[in-house]
Amino acid sequence: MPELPEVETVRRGLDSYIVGHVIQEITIRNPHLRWQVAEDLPLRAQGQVIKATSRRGKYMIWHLQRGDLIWHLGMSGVMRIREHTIDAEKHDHIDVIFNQHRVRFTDPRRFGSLFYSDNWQEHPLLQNLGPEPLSTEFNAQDFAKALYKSQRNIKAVLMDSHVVVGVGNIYASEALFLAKINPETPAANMTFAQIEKLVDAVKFVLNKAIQAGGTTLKDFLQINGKPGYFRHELQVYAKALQPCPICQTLIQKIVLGQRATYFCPECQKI
DNA sequence: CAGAGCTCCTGAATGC
DNA sequence: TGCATTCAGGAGCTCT
Repeated sequence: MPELPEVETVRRGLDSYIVGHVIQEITIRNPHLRWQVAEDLPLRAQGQVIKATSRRGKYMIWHLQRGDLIWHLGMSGVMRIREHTIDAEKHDHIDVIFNQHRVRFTDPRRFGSLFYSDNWQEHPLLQNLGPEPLSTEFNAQDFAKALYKSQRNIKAVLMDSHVVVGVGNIYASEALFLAKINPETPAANMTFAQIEKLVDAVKFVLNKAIQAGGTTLKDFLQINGKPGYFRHELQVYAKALQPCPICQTLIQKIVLGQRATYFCPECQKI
């Protein structure tokens, strides 16, 4: 499930294949993604050079000469570099065709999306996003302000992209474990020391995951077709009834905000 | 306004 | 074996 580290992994992997290259053509086999892909998107992007790529939260942006392509991988989206001769398979919805190769977007669940925008910063979906977790904009002082006015539990706030972007279900559980904070703790009850630890834990776990090429539970693949290796470094996620790596107490699974949540009841007491 | 719940989708896992 | 049901989840949208 692509979260920030997975999107960043894909972006970095793509760069050497697409930056400086001209988009010859875009083939949309199935426009019915989370939002329907605009009919005129291929025409607007074709012939343009990709100047650079960037990322905002879980959105990946390809900066063209005149506008931007904005991608979201949803939860099962995968991008691969393919030779022109390789036939498209089921769920291969979009090809971005360059001279020597093509980028193929595959997304069985079709929660992904692709937009063309004259200016990515003005795209409606990118308005009102919280700070990047790996930037200094995400810090204990500012995070505390959001927490202290909230009635929700800490995990829900941590996963709220209006508060901080990019922290999905996997890394929320992992960061809370590292910071020894119970996911059900009311956000407003967090001590400042806990908030500082959590901010550090979020940065730590996201950086580690990027270094490992993301986390592959089921669908996610890097550009080169390899899985992400952070799965082997997960401490609690998807480890219900397995011993806590710190204290050997069995990891518990609960549902918070309709999301599976994993924690150690001993290390993460309220 | 804040927050809870719903919704899109398919494939894998589970149940009978 | 096979069909039906359940679950997973990013995040915008709707409703309270």
